Amino acid sequence: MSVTSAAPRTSRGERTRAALRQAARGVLADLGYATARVEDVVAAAGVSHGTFYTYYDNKAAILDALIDETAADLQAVVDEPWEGTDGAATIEAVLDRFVAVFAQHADVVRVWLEASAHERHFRDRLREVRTGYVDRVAEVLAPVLHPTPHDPGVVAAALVGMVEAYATQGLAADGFEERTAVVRTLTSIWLGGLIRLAEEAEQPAEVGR
Amino acid sequence: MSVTSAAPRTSRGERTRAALRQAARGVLADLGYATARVEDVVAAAGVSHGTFYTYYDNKAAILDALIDETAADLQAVVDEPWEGTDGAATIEAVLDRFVAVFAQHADVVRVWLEASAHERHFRDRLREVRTGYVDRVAEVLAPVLHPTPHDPGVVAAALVGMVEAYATQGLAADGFEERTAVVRTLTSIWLGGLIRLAEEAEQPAEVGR
Amino acid sequence: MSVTSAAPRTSRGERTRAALRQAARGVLADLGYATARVEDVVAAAGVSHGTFYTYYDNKAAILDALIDETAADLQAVVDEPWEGTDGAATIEAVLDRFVAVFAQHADVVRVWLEASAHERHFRDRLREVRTGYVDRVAEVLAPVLHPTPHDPGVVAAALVGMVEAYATQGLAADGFEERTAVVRTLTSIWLGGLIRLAEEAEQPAEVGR
Amino acid sequence: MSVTSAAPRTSRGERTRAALRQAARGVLADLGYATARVEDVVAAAGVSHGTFYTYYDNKAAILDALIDETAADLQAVVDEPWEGTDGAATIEAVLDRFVAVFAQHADVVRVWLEASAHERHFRDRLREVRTGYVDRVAEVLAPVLHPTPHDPGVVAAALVGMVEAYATQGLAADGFEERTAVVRTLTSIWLGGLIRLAEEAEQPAEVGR
DNA sequence: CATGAATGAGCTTTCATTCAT
DNA sequence: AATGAATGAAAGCTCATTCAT
Repeated sequence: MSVTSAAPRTSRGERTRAALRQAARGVLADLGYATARVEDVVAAAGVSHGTFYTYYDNKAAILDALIDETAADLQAVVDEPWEGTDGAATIEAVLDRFVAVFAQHADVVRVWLEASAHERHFRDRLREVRTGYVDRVAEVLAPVLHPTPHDPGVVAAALVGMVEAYATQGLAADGFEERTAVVRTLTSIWLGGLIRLAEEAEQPAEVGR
Repeated sequence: MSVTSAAPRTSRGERTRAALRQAARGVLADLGYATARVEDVVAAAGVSHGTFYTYYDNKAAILDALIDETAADLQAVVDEPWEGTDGAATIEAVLDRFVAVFAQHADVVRVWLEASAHERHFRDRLREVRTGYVDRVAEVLAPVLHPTPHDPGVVAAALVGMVEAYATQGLAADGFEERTAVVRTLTSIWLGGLIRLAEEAEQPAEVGR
Repeated sequence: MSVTSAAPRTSRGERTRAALRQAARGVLADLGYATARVEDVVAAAGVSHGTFYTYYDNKAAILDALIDETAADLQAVVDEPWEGTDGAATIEAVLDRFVAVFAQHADVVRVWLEASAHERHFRDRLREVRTGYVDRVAEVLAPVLHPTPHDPGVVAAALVGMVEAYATQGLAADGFEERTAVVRTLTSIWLGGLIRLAEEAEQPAEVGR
Repeated sequence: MSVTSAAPRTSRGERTRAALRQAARGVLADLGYATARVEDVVAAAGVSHGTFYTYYDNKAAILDALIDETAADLQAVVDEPWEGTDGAATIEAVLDRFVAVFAQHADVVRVWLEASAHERHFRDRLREVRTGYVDRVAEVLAPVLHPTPHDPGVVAAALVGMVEAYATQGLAADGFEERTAVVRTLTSIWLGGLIRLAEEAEQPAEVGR
């Protein structure tokens, strides 16, 4: 009906749309969702104000597009099979990917978190995506925790929250070396925490079996 | 720290000021910092629009006032001596207080987090306050981690991040029973994680073997 | 909920609101509904732009307010009893009032007509109000036309349309003398037309008996 | 009169131009002149946005083109000789053609009326065309009204206004049967009105006695 | 000729803040 | 102290029109 926000039909259009998305990513991360103006985005993309509305209905729509990419990548991490030679290696591998993806999209996630504070739509998407991977983690951990009084959902939320907090606070944004060290530390906490939780039943369990 | 206008001279003024702060707390939590209007706050407080500016210079000032209370309470938790019969009991006691305070102020913290995304002032205060208690935790943990390759700052940030994530996502908002169970679980993760980290002094190079 | 468009609480507010309505009347008549900007209205009223929205939600709302007054006056004309010494005098009296009211509100009616071309709301109100007085006229004329094949609704619409066309085209806007002459002519056409219509049944009827 | 771009050279061009005009007619009638967008017109015509400007300089130009056709048809009706066996038959014949043409172009007339409220150009054309046929009617009626105090211009405007109002309000849009009945009624009113007006030469001062 | 992307002026609306009463 | 009217700076969004392909 409206002429706005149609999919581009030419490669030139596709290029412009991508430039807007790219620009939005930087601008939103820098200024925050509430502060960033469409004007800032188009200035960064080097297009006119009107052009923005050729591709996106409004500021929310372009954040939504960024979230689409992010959510897909995050979910992919936990959906892949949790494989490894043993429990520790498995967890380390998953955490490594998880932290890597989070670090890669940390800018979008921070904006998303902010936007979720004042737009129901983003709050809903956040809950949905978060539930997606927390539930998956809880599912994996459930056997380990089975005989204990600890709720797998609580454990998963706590452990994932630790990773999220770490990643979104920008601590994992630097080079590979540092991230590897951080992931080692996080892995040890996960493992140590899980082992202790498992021991709190009469029959101690082992992780990853 | 706060940027309020002149302090009220009369008890009637003090009542109005408190009503505004109380109303702001609810309104900001409901609508978010960016979305909430001064109009919404004064409507909730039952005073006229102009009266707001008798007590607070602007919208930021009233959030600042709420943050003052919150920051003081949070810092107090970690500043108190970490006492307990043993390590586990100590940690459980501190975590219990920490989660309790966070749960109590979770609404303000969420708004604060949002505001920090677009106002430098709130970002600075957040970093400052967060650094305050993370550093204190790192200081406490340092002896335990001394011979290991794990950075106390990283460990403290991760463990505190887990608690924050838990508290700010509203999971600790319900009754006492549930909070106690959650705190038990968090305590076990902290302890288990710390013990494992400490053990890695002997064989630091390889994780999970 | 919104702070906008509340009823004024002070006499100063009432004065401002009235000034806006007055200004809108002139500006809309001069520039047309589509062309007139809120900016034009506030400039004419001598208030700031924002003040407009204190009293009216938007351009449509202020036209609606003008229409309220107009519609009430128009309906009142036909609702009053059709009294007179005979049919001709009755019709002349009603037409005189009708033309007078139309002339008085012709500016609003013209804008209303225009707005009805692109906003459903105004189209609906127009139909509703027009139906109101056309039906009333048809009701009065029905006995006269009873034995004839002429539909009272058609006759009423035609006769009223003649008056409307006359009034809205600004021909009746000038002094009393001229309006009286025009009303005489219109009355004669109504009477002559009605008499002829009535004669077209086998049994001629008389108007106003 | 029309402000079109260069005339199309090819039959394909002529087809596109006609498609645009056809589409504009429907779209303008549906949405109104102010609301309809060029985008809506090209979508309805099945051509690209840019193509519009190959054929018409702007939105006003295409309405102008539609008005050209309409104005010519309307003027033709009254310019043809008013022939008939007697007065009644003559008037009925002319009215029949007039109502028919009006009904045929009612959509364009309504848009024209709207546009005339905010664009001087259309207001001027409307006055010009309306004057054209009202004057012609006044000229025909003048001999009949000669000895009376009634102004032929007023009478012509009133009678024509009745027809216009009837036609533009969409009442004559339906089938032939109904239009014939309406024309009969209108003719009777014209005749009866005119006869009464003519009779008033003898006793001009008092109406309706 | 046709296409559709790009432009940017222009208008609406919101709301934090000020100020007269 | 309290009120609520008034202000005006932003921003969002639209769409007629231009232009490169």
